[in-house]
Amino acid sequence: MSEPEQQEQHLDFIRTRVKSDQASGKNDGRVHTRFPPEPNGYLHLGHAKSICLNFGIAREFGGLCNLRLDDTNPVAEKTEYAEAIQSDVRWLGFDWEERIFHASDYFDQLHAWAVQLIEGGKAFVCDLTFEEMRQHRGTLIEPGTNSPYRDRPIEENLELFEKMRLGEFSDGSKTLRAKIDMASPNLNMRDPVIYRIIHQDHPKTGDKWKIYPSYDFAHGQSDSLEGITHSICTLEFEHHRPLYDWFCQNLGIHHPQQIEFARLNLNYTVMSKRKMLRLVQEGQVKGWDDPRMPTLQGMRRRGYTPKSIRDFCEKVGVAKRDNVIEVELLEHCLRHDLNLCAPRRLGVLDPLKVTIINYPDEQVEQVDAVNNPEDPDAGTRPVSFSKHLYVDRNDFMEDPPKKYFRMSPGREVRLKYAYYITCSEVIKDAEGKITELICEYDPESRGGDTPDGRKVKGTIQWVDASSAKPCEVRLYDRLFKAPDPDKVEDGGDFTGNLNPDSLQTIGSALVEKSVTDMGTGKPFQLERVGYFCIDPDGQESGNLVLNRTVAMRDSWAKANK
RNA sequence: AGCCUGGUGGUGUAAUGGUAGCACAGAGGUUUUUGGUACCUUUAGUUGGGGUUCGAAUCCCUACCGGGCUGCCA
Repeated sequence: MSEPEQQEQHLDFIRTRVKSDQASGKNDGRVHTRFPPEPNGYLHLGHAKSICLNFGIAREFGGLCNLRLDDTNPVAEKTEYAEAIQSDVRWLGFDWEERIFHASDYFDQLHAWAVQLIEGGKAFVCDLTFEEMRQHRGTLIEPGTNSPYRDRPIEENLELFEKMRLGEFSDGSKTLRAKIDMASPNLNMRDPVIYRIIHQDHPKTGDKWKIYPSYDFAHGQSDSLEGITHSICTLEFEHHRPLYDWFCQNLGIHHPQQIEFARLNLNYTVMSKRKMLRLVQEGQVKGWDDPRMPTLQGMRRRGYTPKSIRDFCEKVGVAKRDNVIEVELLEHCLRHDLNLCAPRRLGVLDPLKVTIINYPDEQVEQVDAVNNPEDPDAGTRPVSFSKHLYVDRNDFMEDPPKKYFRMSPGREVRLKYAYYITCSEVIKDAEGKITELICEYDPESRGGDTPDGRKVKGTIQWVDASSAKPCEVRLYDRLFKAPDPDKVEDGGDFTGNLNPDSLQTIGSALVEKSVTDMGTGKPFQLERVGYFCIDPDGQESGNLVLNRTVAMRDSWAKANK
């Protein structure tokens, strides 16, 4: 009921168009989109925007969305990538049902259409080399010149194309070109290559083909065959639209509408496969799923939730102008979701020993800790408390500044869910480094309140020394130190802007015992510290390794900058 | 240089001839057993110049600025 109402406001330009097409009865009111990645790498946040757009539009308008692997070039494509793509789309929360297709499913039809074009005098086999073709193409301001092979008789074209198909020519020696207009201001229309010779096996079709269709000859026709109504792609394909239209028209087939939108950019990171590949190859990151990478696999390992990414994609909007989104928006979406769903636990990154002198030596008790204040149904859990504890080193200052609420000598603070304590003595080593805090507790304050209603300004987290689990914690910061990694001094490239401190490893953190029960990759909050999840890394060694997904917002730290 | 395309607060995105709105970020505050969350308040914008109109972010002209295009990649 309320759904159409919500859609009424703020439709982006693509949805506005889809809506009007549907209203006017175009395509019999059908809406059918597709997400068509090339299986030559891993999906990243930019793809997520496209996935959310295509699947989202289909859902909102009662239509369908296909998953299509655009596998027209066997040189770079691998089954490994195709599988990762499917896993990532599913993880993001979308379902293509039985509609997964491959451009290679259409190779026979595409070939037949190429023959049809030749027979109609609209395509020809060209013997120009790569270099010669470049020279004939002309420039941005000058028209090109016709290939000397352009007027080859139809019969000869048919014969040569057949020999190309049979593998009788070497790679690059011949191409099949559409016969359009060498003087067109749009370079894509200057007799584009539609089939090239590639003697390489294809992951799907094996050694059946020695010739493969180009993107331009495959994409629109694949859309057409699948009955796509709106073919949504990024801005760089704008100049290809006339070609897309030309093939549909000249082949006399169903003609989907191509619509272009601006791709997503995020500051402090890179969003191109090419650059990510370099980071992986040069060992700047540990792999495609490094938690610092903007790949879906990296974000997943880092602890991002699918919902937060979908929410982000919705919030960035869809338009045609170039954009750079601030990471703060992504982090906002992340924290917003995590705050609602992540269970709370206690942990200290930089442990400082605390001994409560007036607490019975051998006593151990269980205090109740709230699992999630945002979700009463999450209940509570028992956490053990005893004479020997650890707190975080940055929660104590011997000589605190004015608005510091945490521990300092003589100031009473609350150990969350446990007792009020007051530091009475600071113990240091020979170098003057604080090694231990001697404190006194108020037995009346169990649970965190006192009968006299006395208030404390500071509440800090802690762990019980005997039961806490040691773990390794990986803290991540932005991958690049510059908002725009591509903006470099002369002679450098984007790798010069890498942030040397993007990964900080803490070897000796302590977390409450129940953290061990969290499954790998499941987000939880270490109260006052941030959101974390268990990394697959410590699995085999039996060690506990945590990734910090994102820190808590910290207005105290910000105020002290 | 030619063609295509786009310019709305710091960032992103609405308003399609009729009150420039929303979100993030920033600032201030209230609540709080997370310096979290939630809530409240607040700063800040139509690239410049002409024109049409009672009225222009919106239509026209012009200047300026950004992006894209010379793969047998997608």
